[in-house]
Amino acid sequence: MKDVAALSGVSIKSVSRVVNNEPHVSEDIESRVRGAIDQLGFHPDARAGSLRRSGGVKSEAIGFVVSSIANPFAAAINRGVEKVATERGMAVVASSTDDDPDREESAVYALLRRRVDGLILATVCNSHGYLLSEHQYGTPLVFVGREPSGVEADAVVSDYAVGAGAATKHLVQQGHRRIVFLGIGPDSQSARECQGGFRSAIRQSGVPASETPLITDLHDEHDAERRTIRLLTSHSPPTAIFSSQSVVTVGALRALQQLGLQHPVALVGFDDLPLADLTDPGVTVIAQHPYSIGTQAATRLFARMDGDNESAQTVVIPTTLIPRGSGEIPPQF
Amino acid sequence: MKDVAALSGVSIKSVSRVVNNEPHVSEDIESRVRGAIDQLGFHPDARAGSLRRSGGVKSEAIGFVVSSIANPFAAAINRGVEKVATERGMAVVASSTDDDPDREESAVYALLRRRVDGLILATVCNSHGYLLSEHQYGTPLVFVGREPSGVEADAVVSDYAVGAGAATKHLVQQGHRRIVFLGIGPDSQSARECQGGFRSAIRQSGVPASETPLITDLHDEHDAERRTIRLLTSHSPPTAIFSSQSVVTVGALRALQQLGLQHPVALVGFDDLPLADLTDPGVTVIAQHPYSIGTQAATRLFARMDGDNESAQTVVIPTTLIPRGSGEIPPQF
DNA sequence: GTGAAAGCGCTAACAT
DNA sequence: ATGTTAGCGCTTTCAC
Repeated sequence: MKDVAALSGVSIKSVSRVVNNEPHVSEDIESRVRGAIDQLGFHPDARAGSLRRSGGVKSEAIGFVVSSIANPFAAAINRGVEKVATERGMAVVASSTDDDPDREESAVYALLRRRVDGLILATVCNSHGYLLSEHQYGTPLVFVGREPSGVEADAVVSDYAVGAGAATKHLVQQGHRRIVFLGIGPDSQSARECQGGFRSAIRQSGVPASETPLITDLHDEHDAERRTIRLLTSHSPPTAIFSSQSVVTVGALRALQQLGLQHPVALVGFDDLPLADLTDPGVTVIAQHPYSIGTQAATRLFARMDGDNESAQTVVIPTTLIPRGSGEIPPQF
Repeated sequence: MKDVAALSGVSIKSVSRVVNNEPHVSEDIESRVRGAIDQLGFHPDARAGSLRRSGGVKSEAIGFVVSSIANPFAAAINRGVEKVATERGMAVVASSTDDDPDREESAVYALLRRRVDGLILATVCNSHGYLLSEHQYGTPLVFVGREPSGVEADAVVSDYAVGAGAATKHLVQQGHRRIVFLGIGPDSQSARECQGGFRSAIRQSGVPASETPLITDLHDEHDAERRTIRLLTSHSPPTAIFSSQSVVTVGALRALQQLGLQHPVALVGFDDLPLADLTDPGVTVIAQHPYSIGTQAATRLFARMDGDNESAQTVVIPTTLIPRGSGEIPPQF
């Protein structure tokens, strides 16, 4: 900037005025400065600007902490966040943690050192205590996919209970009674709410709970596959499956295909799957809307940054039932 | 930092030394400073540090410019980049452009204002001229998925030609002769190389070119579907399809399912698809390795940042043929 | 081993 | 309409 000032023969402050489109600049100076800027290939230093601008407390960037940025669901949230951030000229710095609490903490600290103006957290870790002081100190926080524990902050979540309920009622409507609930452990808010939605839909349908086992301790996709096979080959197999996570849905799909039972046994999964309409049959799902979750989370964050001091609120994004075939199979045995 | 110094009764410089783990600090001061840091919840300001540290030219961050961060392929690259960057304590700032050249340019300028130490570009836009001056000025550049035009810079790409050749030979080995090439337009480096790989494999196999039509101007998934249907219902339909982009593969899959021809007609797609093993039949693909592409691109970038002055080089990442069924179908008519 | 002073690139506040 | 000065939070340089 000093160089630009020297080249155009004006003060450094005039260059600053031109760069920031401030008023009270003569045409003459403006054009000379712009000429020098082009000639030198000058770009103003956003860090130095933000350092001075607000006592060093703003960086025009927000942080996004997530299990893995490569997860399509997380990537869609990221895109939503980015969209809203870009509209405000803000950058998004994303950090993957692989659900390792230590890495989550160090990622957050790294972002804090960069003085991000706010933090969006899409993690499953349980201890957010370390965030407390930062949050009180003024860094806005928005949680995504779960409500925070140990901190009072905004959250944006899918309507797990209603979604799981809709899936369950859908299966009951096809005539199913022996519906199994498949979920991954350990306990999390979304898992609990899915179970709650399932249970209350079952209760409302008058189906005895004894016919609807809940398996809530699955470990991963392979475990889901194994357990599904065991269930389907038992003496009283379910006629329908509700899977509450996409990993589990994929495992269940594999199990059904392996046993050749994909046509007689119904399946509805929570969370959409790519190419789910190209399998045979297509997979009926309760779709979440990760892009909306991202835009809403960012909107909430910016509201806080703009001084919203209301007490913490949770935005609930509705889900959508997408019938594709697997959920519309009537009971066969 | 001033506050920490005041609280612990030492100079601001001593705090700086402790924070940066510099030597020549007494145990006494170190512990007093660390106590004050904890008490105040102090985090050093990375921007201010980097501003002074190297004359303001380094930010400990790199930029990643991409069509859309929500694209699973791009997200996997991003993850690879992030992994290598995190190992060096660098942040990754990603920017989606939706393949709009204007947005690409403004995204790059926004990153330059943040003084990113380097740029990884995974875009399809053709004019990189605007990057020339920046690159000459010293900002390292690495292109991903394509080699640059108008700038001399490193690139990391998949082995399109060899991959397409492998797919083609695979189909020829099953006995196919009437193999159609399906590709998206407009022209791009990867598209051209895929075509080249296909053509030379056909030539080597002794199949007359007249039996292997090349369709290279598809517009999108729906267009691919429409054109595939037209091909398969023509008087001399292909017995096998090679699709050179995942969008096209999905369109072709839809067409095959719609016509009920997924079992008699063979299909190999370039680029892997999620859940491609759960369709019926599974989709045989030439898989790219986006995570490796990301790590290699970041490695190249850091090498340049560390002073590597060799002339621009292109890293070629091999592809992998994954047989899943659709590519192993022999010709039926 | 410790600290004071200068300055990174920029902008706020106050001249002129 | 333009320029000067001080200082954002930190590190560098150099003195003690």
